[in-house]
Amino acid sequence: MIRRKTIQCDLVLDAVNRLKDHATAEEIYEEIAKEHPSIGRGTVYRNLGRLSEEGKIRKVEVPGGPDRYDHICIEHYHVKCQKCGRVFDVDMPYMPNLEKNIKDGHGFVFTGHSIMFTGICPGCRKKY
Amino acid sequence: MIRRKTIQCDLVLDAVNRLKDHATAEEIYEEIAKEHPSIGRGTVYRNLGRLSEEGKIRKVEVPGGPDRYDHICIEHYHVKCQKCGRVFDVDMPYMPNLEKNIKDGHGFVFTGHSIMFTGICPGCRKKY
DNA sequence: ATTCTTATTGTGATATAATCTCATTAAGGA
DNA sequence: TCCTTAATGAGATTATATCACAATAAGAAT
Repeated sequence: MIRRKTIQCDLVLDAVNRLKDHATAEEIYEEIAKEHPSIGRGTVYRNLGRLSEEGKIRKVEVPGGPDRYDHICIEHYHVKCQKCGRVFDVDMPYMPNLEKNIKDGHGFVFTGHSIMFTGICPGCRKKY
Repeated sequence: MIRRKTIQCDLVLDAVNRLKDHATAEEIYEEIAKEHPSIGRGTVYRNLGRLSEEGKIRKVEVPGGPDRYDHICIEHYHVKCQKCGRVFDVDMPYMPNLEKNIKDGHGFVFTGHSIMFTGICPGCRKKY
């Protein structure tokens, strides 16, 4: 199945790159809809999925929150602010061999890991 | 606000302890409903929340899946099977000082972390 | 440039997880 | 036994995400 180039797909990619800090699908939809109100939510979701598969953006699944989309595609870790729910990058080297520390896999085949730190972001720290 | 003892709350705690392996709220509801069909889903959710707050069970937020509830309350790590979505314990020491490896917190106050490994469980490995 | 095929879109329905509302029930103190 | 009010059960509602399908449009063929 040949993948066609569409302006909607470009708009989604542009929005992720522009919004940078781990926008949700809804935020991306609203960003695009400001200029192109006729775009559909389904189209945004679909293209976010496709762009993630193609490796042009990176889906960040957040425990206890909606998925977010990152313009940085190399593996890295994130912090989630427990007050506002926003997600930020963490300045910590990626540990590709973390799975090696597992003593007994009990027959599991390990394929990767994700780390989500929790904390309070500078903005929320002031408020509360 | 005084917390009252109810049979429903006991049923939820018992079900989590009985089901052990990180059941979802729905699974816990169904387990209880087998014997007590009149229990409401809302009640199960409410008591799961309260028991987590009280530290009697532990809520495990799973990226890309429903929350799960663990009868083991000490901090530890989990693997999620990418085929069946089930969650298992991982035999790896907890790293209480992982946050210390963060070079620059950018004003963040870190309060903890969770690690979710991904992989394929023994059961699914056979099937696929 | 025109036609044709079909991938993609926009709309709206549906699924899933979780929370909320509220009248009713029942826990537990008086 | 009565009284107060926390907790329940039923059902509505919210949030996130996916799906179905007729209409549109990308891009190859003519």
